[in-house]
Amino acid sequence: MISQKARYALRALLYLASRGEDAPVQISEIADKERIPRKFLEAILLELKKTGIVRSHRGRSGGYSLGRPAKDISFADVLRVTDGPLALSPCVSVMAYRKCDDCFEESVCAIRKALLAARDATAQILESRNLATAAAQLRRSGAL
Amino acid sequence: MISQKARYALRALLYLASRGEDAPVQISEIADKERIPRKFLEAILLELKKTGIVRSHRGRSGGYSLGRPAKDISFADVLRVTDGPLALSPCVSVMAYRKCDDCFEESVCAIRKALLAARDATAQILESRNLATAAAQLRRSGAL
DNA sequence: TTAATCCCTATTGACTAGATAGAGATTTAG
DNA sequence: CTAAATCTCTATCTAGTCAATAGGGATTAA
Repeated sequence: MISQKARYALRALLYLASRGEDAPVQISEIADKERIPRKFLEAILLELKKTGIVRSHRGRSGGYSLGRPAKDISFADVLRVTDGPLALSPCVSVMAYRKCDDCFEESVCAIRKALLAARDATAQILESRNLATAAAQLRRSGAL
Repeated sequence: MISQKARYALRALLYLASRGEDAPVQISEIADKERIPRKFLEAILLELKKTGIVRSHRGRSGGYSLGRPAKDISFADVLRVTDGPLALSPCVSVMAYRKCDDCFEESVCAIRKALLAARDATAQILESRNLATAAAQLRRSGAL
């Protein structure tokens, strides 16, 4: 299951993506419209900023905007920031590989083989879905 | 990431599957060979028993054996017991559907559409891998 | 220079993961 | 019959994480 943080992050980013390329948007506006606790959202956006997914503009009339084109921000990108690796086991993570603590012999592990296949399948999907495709779906559904 | 409990469960079940169909195996033997904390394993096997994945035999010379043929116990079956639904969101879980707490309108949710595709991909993999295929891999690798 | 914004650190409460302890119930070997 | 070996159950503990909140400090536009 993804965390609440991930949900909020995705909703906030979709809000930014749907609102077009104009001026930066304030935290409070996003929080209001998407019903996200303001202070929590602050922390989330800060993290997203560190990885370049959003950009911030400080001072009066500041706010947040996407750090790169919506089509270049995938669901996988976002989930990796909020929830860590997509993989079901450290030993099959591509972005954050680590040997399992109690692993006998990785090359022979039957559990690993299955989890590796699962990771590839999930990553394939989540890397192909991005903010642009998602925003387009919303527009098509008349949810905007 | 899967839990430690899931890891232990899979290892214990693979041990049972690899050991063939003979007499029940004692918790202590599994714990020793697989280096799993004995008491923890006890609790895990108890849960697996409630769902029919293993069967227990009480009393002296008792122990545990698989509850059905190894080929009918998938990785998905096991993970659902130890870690809950495979889905990344309750609203895309097939076995344990639940509306998201703060969902505006499910039919229009762009996040849901992506998570649904991810779930289907993961489930497809994890339901096709079972204890028999995994044990066969082990044998082939000479890990037995 | 003031007011609106983002930035940072700390803290809280609830919950869960992982592990352990100790006694109870059941069955079989002798 | 009885003793020993097993599974069964309930309770507990510690450390860590999740979600949220608080209260200022730094920055910049009007």
